[in-house]
Amino acid sequence: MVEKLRGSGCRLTPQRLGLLRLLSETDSHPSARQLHEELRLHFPTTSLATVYKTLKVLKDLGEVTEMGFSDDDNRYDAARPHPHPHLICVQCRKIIDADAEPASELARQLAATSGWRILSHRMEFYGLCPDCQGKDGSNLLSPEDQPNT
Amino acid sequence: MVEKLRGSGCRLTPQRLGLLRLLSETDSHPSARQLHEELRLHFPTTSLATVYKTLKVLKDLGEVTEMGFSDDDNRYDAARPHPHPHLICVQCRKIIDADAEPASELARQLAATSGWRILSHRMEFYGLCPDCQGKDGSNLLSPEDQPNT
DNA sequence: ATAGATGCAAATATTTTGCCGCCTG
DNA sequence: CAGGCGGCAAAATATTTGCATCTAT
Repeated sequence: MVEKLRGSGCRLTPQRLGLLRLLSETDSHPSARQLHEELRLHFPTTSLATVYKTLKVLKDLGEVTEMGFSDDDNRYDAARPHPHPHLICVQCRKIIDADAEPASELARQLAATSGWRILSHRMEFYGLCPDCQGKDGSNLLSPEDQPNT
Repeated sequence: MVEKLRGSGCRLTPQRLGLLRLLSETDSHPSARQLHEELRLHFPTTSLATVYKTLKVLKDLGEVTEMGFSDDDNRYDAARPHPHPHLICVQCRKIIDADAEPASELARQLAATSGWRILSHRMEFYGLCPDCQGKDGSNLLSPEDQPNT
């Protein structure tokens, strides 16, 4: 990832190295704000704007994936080689990775039959993670707790 | 859809009826702004706030699906009975529906093996629609035109 | 008659941009 | 030493909310 940045004429500043480290070490799909807060622990003067700017660079290089939601801020994922599905807990908003195989297979299928040229995809499953199942007695979600996309 | 609204103690104002009509007649997955503009053709005084408010009601009733993106405004889809995949053109931003079967099958599979309780899902394939393929000679997308999620 | 809706404007929240001084390469 | 970068603050965008007025039931 460092090589890719250097290769496209970008500079490796401490802030950028710190952000790269955060992205590569975590699998929690953090938001820009979360990244900023963690980054400040090591580089207290880092600004949120820099985080956004660097994320944009990485996004354009294809090194991170940006996921937008309707009512949350964007979340970022160090781009594993290929797009992969996510499991998203509608209660604690945890996001974990799932197996990529079936998804890619589906994409190939669609590409073959739809007349579209498929370049990428996004696949998310909303539900309750094992930790949150049974935390509150109710099996029903109120309308406001509907998964939101 | 009208019945569902009335059934939950909501009033059927002209603005709401107009919005319901738009949502049920179109399959273009419009944004709030687009809905507002079209609505003004028939009810010139309709405000954007009302559109948002009504969309929120419908969302909570499960009658429309809201799709969030990282750099576009949200798009709305009159909820066909079940979630279904979308094909999204990264050039003209057209969104069309795809076959739901394989997606639901995948969801069932995951629910069975992951330990999560899956409630819903979102599945999108980014690429070039038939109209946009070959419109410009390039087969390569520049980084800025990467599909964005 | 009255609870709930509308419309306007102000408030929020997130992300982007402009500018200037600083530092990497 | 030059051009990119970081930080700050202002701008831009999308959505939500407060409130006074109006209206569907």
